[in-house]
Amino acid sequence: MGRRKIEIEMVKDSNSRQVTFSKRRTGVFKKANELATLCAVQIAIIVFSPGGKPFSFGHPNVEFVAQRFLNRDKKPTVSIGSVVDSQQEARLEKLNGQLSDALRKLHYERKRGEVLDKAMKLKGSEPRLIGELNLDELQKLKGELEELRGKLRGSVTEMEVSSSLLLLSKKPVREKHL
Amino acid sequence: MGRRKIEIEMVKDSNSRQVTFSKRRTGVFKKANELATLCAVQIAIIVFSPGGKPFSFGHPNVEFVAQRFLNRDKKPTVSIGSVVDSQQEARLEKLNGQLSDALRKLHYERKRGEVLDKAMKLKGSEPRLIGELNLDELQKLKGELEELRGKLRGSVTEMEVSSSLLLLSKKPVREKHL
DNA sequence: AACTATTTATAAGA
DNA sequence: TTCTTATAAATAGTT
Repeated sequence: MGRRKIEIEMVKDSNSRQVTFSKRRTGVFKKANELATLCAVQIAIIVFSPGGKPFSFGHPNVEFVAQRFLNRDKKPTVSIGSVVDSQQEARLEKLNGQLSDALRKLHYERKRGEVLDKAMKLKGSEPRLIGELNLDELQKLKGELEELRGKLRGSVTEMEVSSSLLLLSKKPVREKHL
Repeated sequence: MGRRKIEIEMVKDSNSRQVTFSKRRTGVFKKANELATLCAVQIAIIVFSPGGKPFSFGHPNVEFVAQRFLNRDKKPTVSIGSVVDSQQEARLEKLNGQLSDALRKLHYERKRGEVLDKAMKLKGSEPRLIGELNLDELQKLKGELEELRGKLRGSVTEMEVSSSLLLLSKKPVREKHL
């Protein structure tokens, strides 16, 4: 795609090959990012340069996607191996679980930091006009949030609460003009 | 690249999103194949469709590249066990490293969150429950929810949004007095 | 799945 | 490496 059409075969000159690699790696990562954004999907790319240096792109991150992929069809292990084998297998699974959990929490904390940052910045600025919202809607919203807060105090898991909140965010706010 | 320019944000209609995913997944994989061929490099791509189905491309194959990447900085393992043992051992070490890394970052982010929390409290009044909010405060809360709803339509993943919402539900709301 | 009007990626060149 | 630009390739909307 450029001044001339080229054959898709190894670029012989090593300098040109490195240049081509840099340009096209950028292109592939950009396309991957667009795919992840447009379709709200998880994607991971790992590529080694001609010099052997690793480059990667991941949404939300390479490790998370790779774990999901590598563990996708893990069956209950019926082991014919040694005791050590199955012990290691168990440790592996446990670690995988811990890692996923830690990554999830890390994501949560980072987002939390972002929101706090934003809230901090808003402090000094002038009050925004946030849009027309009448009293009925406000009270309804308030009720929904209180309900969710109640669930938070109960035994509902974080995941369940998150799902509820996600649902709430998608629910259209009823418009009632004054 | 088509009849019209589009914004890179989540395609709202789920059918269109699936179509876009299929087209662009093909495109990304094709680009990856060209990169691997032109530059004689190893590359792996893992992507989950909107429906959660895994797709992958790898040169020479996904597992090989993933292993190379995940083990890229592992130490030589002195093993007295079988080949399987040492492979598992290697993964175990790698996972341990990743877990430590994730936990370290997690602690950092949590500390950061604490600091921001304190800064927030110094600036305003005491945190209150949502049930105690006044009209202005509710309006602000609505704005935040709508902002999050906007992100949902954008590139933020479901997990990120859920996290944000969970946080928001817990976050004390403060308002500038009019 | 195919068709194209457009947009985007990129091969050469600077 | 970064930028420019002519051209090839990808793709959004449509059929």
